[in-house]
Amino acid sequence: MCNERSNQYCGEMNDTTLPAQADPALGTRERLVRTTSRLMQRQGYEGTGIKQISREAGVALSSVYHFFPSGKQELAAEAVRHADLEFAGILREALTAEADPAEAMIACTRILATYLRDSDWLDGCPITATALETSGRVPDIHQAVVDAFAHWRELVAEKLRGTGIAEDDIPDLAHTVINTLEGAELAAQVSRSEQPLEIAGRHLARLIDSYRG
Amino acid sequence: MCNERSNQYCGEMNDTTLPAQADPALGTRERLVRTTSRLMQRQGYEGTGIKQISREAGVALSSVYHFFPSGKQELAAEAVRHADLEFAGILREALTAEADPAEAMIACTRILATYLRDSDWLDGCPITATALETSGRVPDIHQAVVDAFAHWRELVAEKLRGTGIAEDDIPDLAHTVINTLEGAELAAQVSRSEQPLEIAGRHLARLIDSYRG
DNA sequence: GGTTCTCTGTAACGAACGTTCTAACCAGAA
DNA sequence: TTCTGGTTAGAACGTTCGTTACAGAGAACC
Repeated sequence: MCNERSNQYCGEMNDTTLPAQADPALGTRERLVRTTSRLMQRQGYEGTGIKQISREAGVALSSVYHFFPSGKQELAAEAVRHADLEFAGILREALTAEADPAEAMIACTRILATYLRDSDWLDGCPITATALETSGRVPDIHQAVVDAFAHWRELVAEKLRGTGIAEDDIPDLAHTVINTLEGAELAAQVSRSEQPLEIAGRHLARLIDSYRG
Repeated sequence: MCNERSNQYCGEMNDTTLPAQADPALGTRERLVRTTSRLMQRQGYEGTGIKQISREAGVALSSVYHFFPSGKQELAAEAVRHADLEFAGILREALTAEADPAEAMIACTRILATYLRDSDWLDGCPITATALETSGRVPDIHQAVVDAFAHWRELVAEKLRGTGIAEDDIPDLAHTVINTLEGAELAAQVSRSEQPLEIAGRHLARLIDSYRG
């Protein structure tokens, strides 16, 4: 594979330096989950190998199958659940930064843009790539993805409650907020620019304001 | 790989029946590109193998390297360009279905929802999975993805011109329209429901109307 | 000291990966 | 007919894939 024809590909594809190198103070199992989550964020499910995970986590290959007896799918599903919680933390922090819900949208897009830029436009949504590759084909992972999206929508819905928006409009707005953030983050990653996220923040703020009584 | 532990995975992962089986009337090269595009739409770049492509296209493996001497990356980049044009056709058709730009948004989401449902929620945006896996790592494919997104945004921008929206607002609106469609399609695919797209249509229509003078 | 249980180091399995090579095939032109 | 150019069939290359097996390290408990 790594011959003269595909050298640039191999050279760039696997020599990724993880932003947070696996912390040896963490438990072995936890280190595996975090490393898997970070690798799948960048390379997707099919692009991330078990051996690469064990290598970068500093964990023996046999240990992977000790902690996750049914193999890659089980580890990947756990990694998606970890990413769910981690991203929820970022989202919650951004949403509470501003009291006004419309202002909070702009804070969200700013935080996501900062994470993206700081990772040289590599760390977008941690589960999108995995979600697409496994959608409808690997039930355990698919379910973890469904749960994560529902979780994030609920965080947005909570923020919108009690701000003058009719209760009936809130679930739909939460849907569009998460989906637009998702799409804008993808566009920002591909275009290596904060612009799509900045635009999305402004438009989401305007949309939310238009629903306030 | 296909042992008792991962049987469900293998069973569902590669026995996909393509919606449009490779048309033998097409040229060999064209058949390769279309098959690659369809497979990468569902399985992503890393999840799609050259041998699977040649098998499903009914083309000799050696022919792949005859038509695409630099291998998988070249074929994948061409497949992204093909998907660009194909999706642009769908988008153009949807946008011209309604004269009013806000109504056209709803027509767009309806058409995308129909395509999704008819493929049992497997055929979402044809390039998103590939875009994420290769973003910033495989320059040729990355460029094709950037071009495709720009192309689709321009189609939306054209639709918005001359409808009472200030020229300065149009590029930003086109960004958010494409990005929201992208995110909503992902959500619809994962949740196996038209609801996210239906909601996105309504909210995009409202957003656009709010910009009309 | 022994016993038990958890975890790891090492090696190997068959299969699939992307790629390369060469001998043939088969049209149309000479 | 022979030649030629584009296309293919088939086998093989070395590497990586996910997974399995097993012996041994290491601490904890009796």
